Amino acid sequence: MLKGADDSVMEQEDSASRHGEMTSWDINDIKLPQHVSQIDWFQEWPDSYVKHIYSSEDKNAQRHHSSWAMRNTNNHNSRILKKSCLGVVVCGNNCSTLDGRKIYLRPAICDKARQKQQRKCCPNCNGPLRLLSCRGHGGYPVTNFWRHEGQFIFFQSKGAHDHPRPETKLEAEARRSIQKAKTAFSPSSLRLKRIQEVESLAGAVPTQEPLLLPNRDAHMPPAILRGYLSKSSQEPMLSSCSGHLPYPRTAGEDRASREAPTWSRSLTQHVLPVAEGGHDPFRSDLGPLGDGSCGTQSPLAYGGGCLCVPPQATPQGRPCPMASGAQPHPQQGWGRHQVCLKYCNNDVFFNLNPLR
DNA sequence: CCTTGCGGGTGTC
DNA sequence: GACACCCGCAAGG
Repeated sequence: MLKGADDSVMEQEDSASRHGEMTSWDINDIKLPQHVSQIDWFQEWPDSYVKHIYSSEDKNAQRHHSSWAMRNTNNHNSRILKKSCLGVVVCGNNCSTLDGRKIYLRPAICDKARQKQQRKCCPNCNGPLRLLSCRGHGGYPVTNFWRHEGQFIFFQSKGAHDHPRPETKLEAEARRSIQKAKTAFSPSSLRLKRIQEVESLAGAVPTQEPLLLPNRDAHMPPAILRGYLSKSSQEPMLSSCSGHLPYPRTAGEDRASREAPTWSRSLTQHVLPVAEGGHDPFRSDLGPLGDGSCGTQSPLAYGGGCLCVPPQATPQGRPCPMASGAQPHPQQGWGRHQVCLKYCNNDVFFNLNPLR
């Protein structure tokens, strides 16, 4: 199936590869190369028909990470893990942010969570969300295969993503967390709590009215985000930052990055000015809260607008403090990589924190 | 609550 | 048989 397409892309791959072992194998081969002269640095956005050999020490490879939203697919082969792409969640209104960026949310991996996600509204315009399915592999989703063999982890991708990049896991998680924190500690909810307390004392039944209060003076208690910051910054994450690092062996691999603006740059450019302009970064421009499920999105609107909009990255995006000078090596790169990610994460959340 | 991995099962080609 | 996909379960964060 799709052998023709495979073959044509394989030619590109061959020309791009500097090492024979990179393309002389297939993930389904009974025996995979045992002598690998050079292993690859982890690829966060693998695209097209590429193969990589990672070190079995590579934490990202161990976890079968990808910044594409990949879900597990049962191929009834316990030796080869197969994953298929879920595409990207876009705004049904095709809205753009003020600076012209589109909404590209990360589809939830879990089916139920994804259905729930699609019932929510665009964080930018409150319009309906739409799942843009991946059909980059002969009309089917792009598939990724992982196979652990000795000291190596073999990776093979089949198909070229025919959709924009979703936000990364880090971005999606940050957005969710900020939304939760915002929802829990917005003046509206605090006010609701107070009103409920007062009314319960008075024997009255609380109404939904507090939910309709404008969110203009929304204010994030420092502890909330700082707590999240400290927690997040301690985790080695698969941040978009990692995609900016200079990998030793990534020739011709990152097709999608060509069309991609730098999200990290846009994070600083879009979040910082807002935060520093004396406005509340979490202020909702979308009107009052409380209009059902969409209303609960409103606290997210600002963070979502900032976080979800610039998911695409160029390898030359704003470098991490470590990335500009560091040349991570596959065998020892994770540690240094992790340090960089810590900086990046701090950077990301630092910029998100209105009260720093 | 969500992600991730596993595996049984079904339908199509 | 290969492949895509549905479902539920379990572990873990």
